[in-house]
Amino acid sequence: MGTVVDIQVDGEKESEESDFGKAGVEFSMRTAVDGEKGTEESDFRKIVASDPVVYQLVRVEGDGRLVPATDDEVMEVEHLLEEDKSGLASDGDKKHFDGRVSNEGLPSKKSDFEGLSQSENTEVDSQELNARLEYIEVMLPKVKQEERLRMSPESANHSTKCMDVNHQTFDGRDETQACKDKLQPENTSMETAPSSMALNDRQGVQLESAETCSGPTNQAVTSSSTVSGTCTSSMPDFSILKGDICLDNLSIRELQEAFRATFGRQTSVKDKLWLKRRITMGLTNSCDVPTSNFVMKDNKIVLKEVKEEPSKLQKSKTEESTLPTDQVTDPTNSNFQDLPTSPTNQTEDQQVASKRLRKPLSEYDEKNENLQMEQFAAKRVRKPTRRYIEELSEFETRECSARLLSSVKNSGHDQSSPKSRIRPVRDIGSRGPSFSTRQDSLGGFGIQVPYVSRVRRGRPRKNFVTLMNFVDEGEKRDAETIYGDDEHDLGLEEFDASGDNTDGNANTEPASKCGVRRKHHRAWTLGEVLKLVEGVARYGAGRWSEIRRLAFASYSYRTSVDLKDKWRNLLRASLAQDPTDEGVGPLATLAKNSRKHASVPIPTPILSRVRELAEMNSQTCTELGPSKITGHGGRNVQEKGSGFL
DNA sequence: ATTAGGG
DNA sequence: CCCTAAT
Repeated sequence: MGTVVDIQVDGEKESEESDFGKAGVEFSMRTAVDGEKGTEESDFRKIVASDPVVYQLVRVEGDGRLVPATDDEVMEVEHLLEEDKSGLASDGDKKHFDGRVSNEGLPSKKSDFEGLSQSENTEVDSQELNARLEYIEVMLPKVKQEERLRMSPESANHSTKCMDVNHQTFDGRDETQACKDKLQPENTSMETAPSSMALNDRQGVQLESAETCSGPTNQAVTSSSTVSGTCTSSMPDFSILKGDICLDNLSIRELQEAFRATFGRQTSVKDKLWLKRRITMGLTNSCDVPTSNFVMKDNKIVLKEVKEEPSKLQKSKTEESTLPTDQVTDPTNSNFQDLPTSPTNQTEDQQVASKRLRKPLSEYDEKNENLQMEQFAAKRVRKPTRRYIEELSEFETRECSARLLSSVKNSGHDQSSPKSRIRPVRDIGSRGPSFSTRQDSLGGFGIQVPYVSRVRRGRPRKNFVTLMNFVDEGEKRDAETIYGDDEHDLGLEEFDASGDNTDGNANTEPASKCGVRRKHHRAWTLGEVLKLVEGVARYGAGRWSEIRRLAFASYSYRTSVDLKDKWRNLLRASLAQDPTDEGVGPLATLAKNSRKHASVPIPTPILSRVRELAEMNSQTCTELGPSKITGHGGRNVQEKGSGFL
């Protein structure tokens, strides 16, 4: 007996909507749950199923970006789903979520959502459920109104209908279908297209995953195919044809482009068929269509959609039944046949990761995707290890640096807001059913890493280190942070001037080779140094934690100790350099600086500033001769002054 | 938990 | 960077 859970959570409709203006896109997550496991469970599910919640997963921000209602909110949903199966309920996430939200500036809705999720998480108390239902009932009208107000007539229509349906039905499945049936034809507006598509897609995939995960569920499969079938049939043929044509007509190059857009990586494959299939699959499985070319902005999305949506449909129509097998067996593994040891591939992976981390929209998709992927042969989602993220951030850093090179002087206080600081550290262990698949995914990597969350923050005892290194640290940290510090996705680290530092920080990973030597060594970028200096200037040397908190909000690595150490080094360097500086002149100094190893030649002015600050510091505390300061600093003062005063 | 200092 | 002692 399978039950289809139709969870549509809807937080924030009423109050904040106007603030974020734009439009809310509705997504529904449909999960087919297999009831075979246990009667209790299925009962639980039933209740859940009978209690559709509407939740807005994605919202459009002012700048047009699509933003998941919150990373963690999505996670919430994910959790809900997971919990559906595992019955686990963790509280920790909520806290994180909470913090995040307030930090993000999405105030009030939080409570709404929290209310929902709370009840969702707590045991299945029929009372609570009822309460929730009521709540929803209350909400719906408002929501509807909102919808109508800001959406075009058609879309308003649509959403209304959809909601009504969801609201009314306790089965959800048929109704939803019906809803879709109605929707499709009148799908004239652009806005409806994506959402409805998302619906379909999600359903399909979800079902698939469910199938894979808990064994074939006839019901589920049936419903899925029914759904897609209905959609397809009710959908004007032209679109499908169009889709076909679209992909067909594309040149190999274009296909490759599409591929790149879909997967964020280049491909050299020239097999049209393969490419088509791949793209289609990529889109279907992941909706992860974020990348460069296809703009996901309001209207633009359609552009892409027009082109790719049909393919999806087509896919779901044709490939759906065979898909699971297909995917596993598909030679597409070439996607990951790359070994982590290869620099090229690493870069690629990084790019991919970067994109995902950055792409607000994809984030939403990603979450679901991860969910799904984790369930059936995760072929490409392997969560970025912390290592990855670190490297990635460096990578991006370097990227940015190109454009912000000149900020040495005007090192303004573009401190990134500490927004993202509070990112939760997801405990993977609690991620209920994440079993064997993990190994599959890693299998592609050549190294089999048991994906048992080995969460330990403290470093391994020395003896251990060797061992750990041998295994490759990746996993060690993997467990601990994962998404913990992906500040990038918020586009925080804008300020990072550098570009001069050692090359190869990003992909330097001696670990792969000999594996014994290094601990993670992360070269300080110029930007970081600047930040540090500035931080010291602002908060004073010694208040490392402060500095770390405020000035280094975006750099999750770099502990206060690191800062301190770095400062010490800087100081030393500056002192060592200074005398020369005085006697010889900038040019010589410069040469001196750069002549060293290519490693991070800290620009003289910075060193000067460092020294300055140091002296300032000691001056304030002790009583050193001010004359000395002025004497040395005089020349540099301007730098400093213009820099951060 | 944070800071200072030695390694 | 790591580690430890001291606060």
